[in-house]
Amino acid sequence: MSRSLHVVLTRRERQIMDILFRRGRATAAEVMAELPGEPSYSTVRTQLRVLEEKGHVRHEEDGVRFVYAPVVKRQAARKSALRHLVDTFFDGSPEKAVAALLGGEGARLTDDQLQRIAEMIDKARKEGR
Amino acid sequence: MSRSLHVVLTRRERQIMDILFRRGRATAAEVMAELPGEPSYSTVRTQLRVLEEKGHVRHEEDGVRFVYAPVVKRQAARKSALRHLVDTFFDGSPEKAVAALLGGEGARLTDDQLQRIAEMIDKARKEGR
DNA sequence: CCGGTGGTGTTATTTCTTTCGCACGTTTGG
DNA sequence: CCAAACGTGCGAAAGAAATAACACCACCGG
Repeated sequence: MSRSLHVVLTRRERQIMDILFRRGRATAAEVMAELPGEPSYSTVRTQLRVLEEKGHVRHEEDGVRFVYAPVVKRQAARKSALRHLVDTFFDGSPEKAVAALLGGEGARLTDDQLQRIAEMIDKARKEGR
Repeated sequence: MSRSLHVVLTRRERQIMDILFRRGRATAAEVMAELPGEPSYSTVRTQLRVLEEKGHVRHEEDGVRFVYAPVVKRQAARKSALRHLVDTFFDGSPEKAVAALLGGEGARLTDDQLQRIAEMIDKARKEGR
């Protein structure tokens, strides 16, 4: 069954990582702007420092200021997240997850998008044999 | 854009909620068995009590013992989770999420499953017009 | 040159989690 | 009927997380 090696973060840490994954990279000020509860700048910087100590985040210096980014590649993180979500809510079945997405859980799909997805499936089926 | 009304839980709380969503319902002992770090029975019961106070969990009495279950329906929770995941990792595009699932992120799909998904898409496309 | 602005580094404090011990009630087997 | 086993109720100690204050440095603009 291999329960995932999912890294466990605190609430705030998860919120911050989500912001960084969504944006790719961000300054402390940008992160602060997206966090609920209007934390102080100081607070946010401390969190980022802790995340950096823990190895989840690194920073580059862009001129004088710091720009933070996740250490793990987005794709790796999302793969893990997807896996976890499928396990938790879809009985481990990606098929059910796809069904939910098609069914409008998460957002409506346009006709074009459906078209492209259909093509992806054709391709996957051909490769599969 | 409506940033999701996502409930923010602590680490342990999230772990427990995931177990409950995965299983539907569980006793304290069952939850305990699935938690990492071998917490004591007492500990787990306290967490469940706190989760209940916060309104995330309810319990029924099955004979003498308590059986816990999430208050929110699985479907509602998963919709929210899916949405959040799509926003964070797929630029808000369900199509990209589907692509990742088809591409094997999360688990391989069998030919049968692909077949059924193709049918779902046909159906969705017909309904869409 | 000098003070203000905008940034970082450090550290302290408060608050919330997380953990568990122990008392108490109830069922069950002998 | 008694005691062991099993479960809940309560409370409290130890630890982590979240928050913010303050010191300090570098770069403007006048």
